[in-house]
Amino acid sequence: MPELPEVETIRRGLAAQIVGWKLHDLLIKDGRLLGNRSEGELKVRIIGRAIEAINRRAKFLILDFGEYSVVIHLRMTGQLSFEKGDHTRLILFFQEAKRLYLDDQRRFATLHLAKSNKLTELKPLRDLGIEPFTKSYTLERFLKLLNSKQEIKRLLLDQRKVAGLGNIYASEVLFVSRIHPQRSANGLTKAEAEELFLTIPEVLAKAIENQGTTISDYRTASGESGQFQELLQVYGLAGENCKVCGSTIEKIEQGGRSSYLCPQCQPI
DNA sequence: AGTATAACCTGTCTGC
DNA sequence: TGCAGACAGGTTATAC
Repeated sequence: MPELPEVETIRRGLAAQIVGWKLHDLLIKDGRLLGNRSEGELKVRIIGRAIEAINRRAKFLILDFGEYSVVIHLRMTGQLSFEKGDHTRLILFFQEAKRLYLDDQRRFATLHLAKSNKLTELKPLRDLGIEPFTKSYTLERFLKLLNSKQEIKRLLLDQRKVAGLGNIYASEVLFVSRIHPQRSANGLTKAEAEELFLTIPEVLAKAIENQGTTISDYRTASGESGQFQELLQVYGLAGENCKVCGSTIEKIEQGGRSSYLCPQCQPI
């Protein structure tokens, strides 16, 4: 479900309230959530500690409890919210009866525990690629990542290259950059590659401004829908007219996943 | 090493 | 109404 803009929106919504809250207890309702440590160790490490910060790396949320941090990936249908949902997998009980719920219909979400000063060694985080909006995101590094004959859309979904894009924003970014999703990454011109480099953070920033894209499940920490779905230009719009040129938007399949494009604006 | 497929789950929607 | 099949915002183990 959530891509970088949705996770960032959830992060901001949580951080505005939860920093400083002391954890009194936690309840794991679905053990499959735990990726690397037992419920017992998790409790020992974070109960009694206060949240010092909420951070994000790619699509991962990082709850900083001081010496230890909890790293959560919401995958397709995970929700982290002050409102209880219908598929609760974890409840964090804070001071003054405050609660944070992790709900996840499809049960793909994961939770890892790591020492805060060794987060970059944690397996899910170790191999992530460059992070948009940080100083690691440079044109020089981006151009190196494109040195592959792989289709550009599939490359953009590879979290080891650029971290944070998912199926919605990969299609949107390629539309804005006027690049066909089936083009080879190493076949892009220098100008196209630079355009793509600039467009990625532009589209993501605009989505964050609009609190992300709600297709069905995604909600902010306070339970609200995003608004960027109203600004999508191609994703989910097969058969509709391109807002730029009027051509009919197409849906194709790449690696078992849907891609959307305007054949006129994004010639092969 | 890069790349394709299956797998992990549950729910919703579509067409017969 | 019922039911089979397709599809869904993500990643990863496994097989080439």
